[in-house]
Amino acid sequence: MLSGDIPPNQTIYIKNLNEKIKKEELKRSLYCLFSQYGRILDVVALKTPRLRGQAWVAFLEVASASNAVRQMQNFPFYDKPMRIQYAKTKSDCIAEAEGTLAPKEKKRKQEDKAERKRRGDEGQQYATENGAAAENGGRTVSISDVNTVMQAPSRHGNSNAQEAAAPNNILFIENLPHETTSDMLELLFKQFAGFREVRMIDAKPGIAFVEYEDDIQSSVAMQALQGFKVTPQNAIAITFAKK
DNA sequence: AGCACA
Repeated sequence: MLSGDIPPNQTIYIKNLNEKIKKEELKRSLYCLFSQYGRILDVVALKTPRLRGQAWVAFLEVASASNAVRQMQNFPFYDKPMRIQYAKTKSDCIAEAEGTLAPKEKKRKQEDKAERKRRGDEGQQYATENGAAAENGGRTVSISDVNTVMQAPSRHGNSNAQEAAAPNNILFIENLPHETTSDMLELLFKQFAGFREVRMIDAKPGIAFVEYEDDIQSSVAMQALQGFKVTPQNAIAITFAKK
């Protein structure tokens, strides 16, 4: 299979990421960009020598990951085409949710192994950690910082739907009250970086197009305003405009 | 190129 013979996984592994991007920004952008495919449980990115330029995005559902692998393959992200595969192993956040998270002893070994591979050898320096205090109870609840920093608004439904529009710098807005004006929408959407303009069509009330400078910025706005209630009965739905 | 959970 194209994904490199790795079986489907709720988590996708992304490489060839731009290493100049700061970790927090990277995670935030990945979250925004990928949340169109479904509920995201966690985004992991490390800047260690061995792991920079890579990230993991854990979805609630495998179907979301599958869509993401296909649709976002080679997507130019910070000027570099993303290379996406299924992750080789289950994310901790998922194992934990299933109640199957392995005790951490094993992980320490893996770390050691990686550590030794990187520089010559040794293994002594962990003596104290292995021995004592480090083993208490279990892991801390690992809802990562992305989830606390960014509250995903309740999704607009189709996490297991087949169709998922390709990213676009233009957003398609639906379910607007008919009396909405472009000035009103501008107020709402221009608070996000990269905003260019709102376009509405007289003959088609209830919808609008909002353009940003690039796909990433439009994704950020989409994520932030998804389901936003313009009125109590008008929660807007945002998708990428068709090309 | 590189598959972790700081």
